[in-house]
Amino acid sequence: MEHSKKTTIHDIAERLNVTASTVSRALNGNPRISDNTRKAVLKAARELDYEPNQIASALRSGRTQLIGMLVPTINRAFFSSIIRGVEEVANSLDYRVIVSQSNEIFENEENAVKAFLNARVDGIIASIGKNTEHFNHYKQVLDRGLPLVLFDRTTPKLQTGQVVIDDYQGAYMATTHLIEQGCERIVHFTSERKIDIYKERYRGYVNALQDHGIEPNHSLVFSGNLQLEDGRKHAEQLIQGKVDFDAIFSASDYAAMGAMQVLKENGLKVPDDVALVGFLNEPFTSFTDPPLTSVNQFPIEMGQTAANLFFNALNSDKKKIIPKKTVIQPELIVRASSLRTAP
Amino acid sequence: MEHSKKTTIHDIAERLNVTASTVSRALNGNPRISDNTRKAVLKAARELDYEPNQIASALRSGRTQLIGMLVPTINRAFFSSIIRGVEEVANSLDYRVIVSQSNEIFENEENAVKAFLNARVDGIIASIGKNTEHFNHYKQVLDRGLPLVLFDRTTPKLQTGQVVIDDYQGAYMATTHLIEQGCERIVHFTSERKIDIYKERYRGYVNALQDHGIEPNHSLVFSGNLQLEDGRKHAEQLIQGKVDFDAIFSASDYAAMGAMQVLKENGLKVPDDVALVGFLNEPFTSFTDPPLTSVNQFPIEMGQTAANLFFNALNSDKKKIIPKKTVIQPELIVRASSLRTAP
DNA sequence: TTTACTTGTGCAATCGATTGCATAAATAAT
DNA sequence: ATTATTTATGCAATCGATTGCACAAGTAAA
Repeated sequence: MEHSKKTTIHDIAERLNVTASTVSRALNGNPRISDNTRKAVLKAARELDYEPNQIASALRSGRTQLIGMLVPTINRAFFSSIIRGVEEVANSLDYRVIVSQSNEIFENEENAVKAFLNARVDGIIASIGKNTEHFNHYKQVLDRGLPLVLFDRTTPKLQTGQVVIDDYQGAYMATTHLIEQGCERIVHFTSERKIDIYKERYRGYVNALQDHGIEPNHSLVFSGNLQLEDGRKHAEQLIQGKVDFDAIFSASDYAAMGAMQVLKENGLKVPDDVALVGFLNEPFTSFTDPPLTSVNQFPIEMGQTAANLFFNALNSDKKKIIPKKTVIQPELIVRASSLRTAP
Repeated sequence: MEHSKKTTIHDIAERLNVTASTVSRALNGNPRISDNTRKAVLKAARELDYEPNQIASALRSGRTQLIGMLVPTINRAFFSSIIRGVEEVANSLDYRVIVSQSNEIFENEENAVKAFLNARVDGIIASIGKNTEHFNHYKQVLDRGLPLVLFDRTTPKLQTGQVVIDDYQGAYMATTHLIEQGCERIVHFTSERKIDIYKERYRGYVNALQDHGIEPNHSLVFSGNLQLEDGRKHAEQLIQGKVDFDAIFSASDYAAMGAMQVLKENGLKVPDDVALVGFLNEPFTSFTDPPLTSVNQFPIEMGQTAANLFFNALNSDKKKIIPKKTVIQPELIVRASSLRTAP
């Protein structure tokens, strides 16, 4: 079978003895078209199996119905869930999402943004890379008048919409929970990197201690990369150094997991000897033994929020995003790793 | 600052006193353009900060440099890893990937494919939904002469490129491994659904048993949805029914996990009393206690393979995919849940 | 020197839809 | 009955790049 040529508005126009303008207006619900004509157009469109060519429409109208979405890593639960949230909102509004990943490499990030602009996306939703220090590529987006929304990893250097979770609050809740479980010497795993989110978590940890009359102890804070191995190392140091501690609040589930392994290997009971709380609520946290208490960041909701912010900006007159920061409240998910039966 | 109008090939043409055709040809490396002109064009393009408008190019040339990618669920490790694989290959060739999810709902799947076609993607890479039984939407893709590649969930009803893993082989390896660990009464968790992949895994299980002189036992096979809860239920039945068994090979990591929980709750030791093997190598499998042996499907490689198949088809004369099925060999990742120290 | 290619550009149509402006017909206002 | 307004549609330019065909100038072959 030959590939039958796609029908265009001209085919419809010809059949009805009207012009393409009329057909276009009828299809787009322009009120200046009579009811009769509109019905006839819609009927013909159906009969001829008409499907609009979005490329042609985009060229003329300047709207592609495409959103460029940039994440550091696609296949990490947190980010893929955010993509999911964005995708749901976007698709319901007949927008499509182009996904690219930077792999935390600055050059990739620049290229992806440039590619998005060449593809003439209607705007961009992005999480900036760990190593990103200049923001010219993002400024270009704003200079073109395109909506830009940043999530999770944001920067005050760009005047644009941002969505983050309240890391401070999450850490505060986690630490308070441990205190309420009777813990008094609470270790904290944090990151060496100077990213806001870890500073905020540290701040939440410190403040929660102080608010409950516990003096923060510098020797209980461990800084590393927050991977599984880092957690193991920290835990080994704690044990070998015979440090007196009864809980760990880790800014990452992976590091918490590493610590859990080492603790168990050394015959320490979780949570009775050491209570454990992680951060991010990775999918694996409910499958560890004991299941790991963690802080849920609501990534799907975060994606939805980012998308809503995006569409608000898109539909506003100025097409300029109000540089508002939306802060999502996290939730402490208490599991067995921090639940002491008897105080 | 005003949004400076984007420069077009006409601006370059004007500055150099040539026509837009010449500029277009120069930029596209057409050999009929003299070296001098080409250099002048490239220089002017750089100076004027020219960026091609892909929409205009797409309208005229019919090539959008976009791939539509359809998955059941974006935020599942297996699928997001496949997306990652596709994205890497696509981006390196200056293609972008539009991602949509069907959530296993047939209507969503149809709509997504239709949206892809309206966006005039150059082709589609998809995994079909569990409940999909008609394939007209995919046939339309083929009728238009667009490349279509299916991965993981495929169908023989479509004459097109497919990428799957060798489920039979994965199951055969898993079962053989258990037998080699000294297990003789091996339970199998499978799915009620009539999807090929589960039938293949079942077949691999049965054949491995037979090849080692063990008679398959119908009462050791449990059928369900393969979720965590199903695994728990099956394990409870096994224990309450006082069934004699010494291993479980589950067609899903989640069900294996559920079983592990119940076994431990009932004082049974993994792997000594019951050895355990899952399937899919979910990220959590290395974090369970004991870590869960599983079958790696190489999802990133699967995505890369799908993308390569796609581009082969795209670049072939006929633009018709050779309806070839690429089968990826899985790998058994042995962890503690199935490793018996003494036979 | 004449004829035949080759090389490098230009012309103008085209991809398919959108949209500002003009206009004919129908209706309302005076 | 005349003028003003509304309604419905057409005209033609436009978005920006691509491409088949034409053609002038230069080079090679006869």
